[in-house]
Amino acid sequence: MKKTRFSSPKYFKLSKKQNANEILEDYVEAIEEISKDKKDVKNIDLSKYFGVSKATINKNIKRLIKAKLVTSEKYKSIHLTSNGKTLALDSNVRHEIVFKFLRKIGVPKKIAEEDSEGMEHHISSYTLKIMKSLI
Amino acid sequence: MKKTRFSSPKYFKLSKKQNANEILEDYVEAIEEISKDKKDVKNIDLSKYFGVSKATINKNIKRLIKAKLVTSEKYKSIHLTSNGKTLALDSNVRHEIVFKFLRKIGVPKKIAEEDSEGMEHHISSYTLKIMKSLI
DNA sequence: CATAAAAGTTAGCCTAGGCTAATATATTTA
DNA sequence: TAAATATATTAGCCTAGGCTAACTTTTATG
Repeated sequence: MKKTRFSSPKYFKLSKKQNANEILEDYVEAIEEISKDKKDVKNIDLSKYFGVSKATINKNIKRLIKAKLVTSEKYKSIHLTSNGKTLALDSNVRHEIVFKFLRKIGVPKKIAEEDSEGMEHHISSYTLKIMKSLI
Repeated sequence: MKKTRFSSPKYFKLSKKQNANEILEDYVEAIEEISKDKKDVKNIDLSKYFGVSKATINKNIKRLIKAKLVTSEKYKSIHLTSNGKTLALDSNVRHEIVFKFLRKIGVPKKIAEEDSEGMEHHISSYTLKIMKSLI
C-alpha cells in the first residue's frame, strides 16, 4: 500500500531554478515600490528595506545590472530598465493576488503580508489564476 | 495616496532564516519517504530523488548529521534521529495540507505537487490551520 | 566653504549548495 | 573468489548571498 507521493525529483530542480531569480524579483519589486515615494532610489533605501548591509545591496545591484534589470552609475540612483519594470509589475501582480487570496480565506493582514512574500515565487500561473478567480 | 505595502524589511529577514532550513526539511522528508519503500536509505537514493550529484548529497548529509537530524557512518545507510523523524512528519503534514488545499480549490494534481513543494516552507501555521479547515 | 556625517564602494571573509574528477569501499556476477 | 560495476567519499572549483572593515565620494551643516 504505497502512499501518495507529493514530490519528485523534477519538481525540486524546477524550484531551484526559480530560486535563482527570487532575489532579482524581490529587488525590482522593492525598487518599483520605493520609487513611488522617492524620486531617487538609492543603495541605502534598499539596505533599509531588506535589512541587509550596504555592501550586500551593492553586490546584488551589480547582479541586477548584469541581468539588465536596472541601470546605475557609481554613486548615482538606481533605475529600472523596461525589462526590470515589466518584471516588477508582474511580480507585484502575483504578490497582490496571493495577498488578497490569503485575506479572502481569512488570514490576518500581518500574516498575509509575511506569507504572500514567501509564497509568491513558488506558485504557478495556473494556481494564481485560480486564486485570482476566488478573490 | 499611498499604496498598500505588501512587504517590509522584517518579513524578508524571517523568510531568509526559514530558507536555511528548507533543504534540511526536504531531506528528512525525502529520507522518511524513501524508507517506506526500502529498508536502507542510501546516498544514491537521495541523489536520484533530488536529481543532484552524490557529492552534493554527501555534503548535505553532513549538515544533517551536524544538525542532529540523521545518523550515518561512512558507506552505511542513513537513519533519522528522533528529531529528524519529528521534523519529517511535521514537514509532511504541512506538505499534505497544502497539497490537498490546492486540489480542493481546483489545481490539477501535477501542478499541486509542484506548487505545494515550493510553498510548504513559506506558509505560517496560522494560514496552514485555515487551509486545513477548508480541505 | 570647510568639515563632519552619510552614503557608496571595495576587498576579503564566511556558509550554503551546486558541480566534476579522482579515489576508496561495497556489491554483483562471471 | 576475482574482476567488474555500483556506490560513497574527498578535494577542489563555482556562484549566490550574507557580513565587516577600510576607504572614497557625496551631502549637509556650522
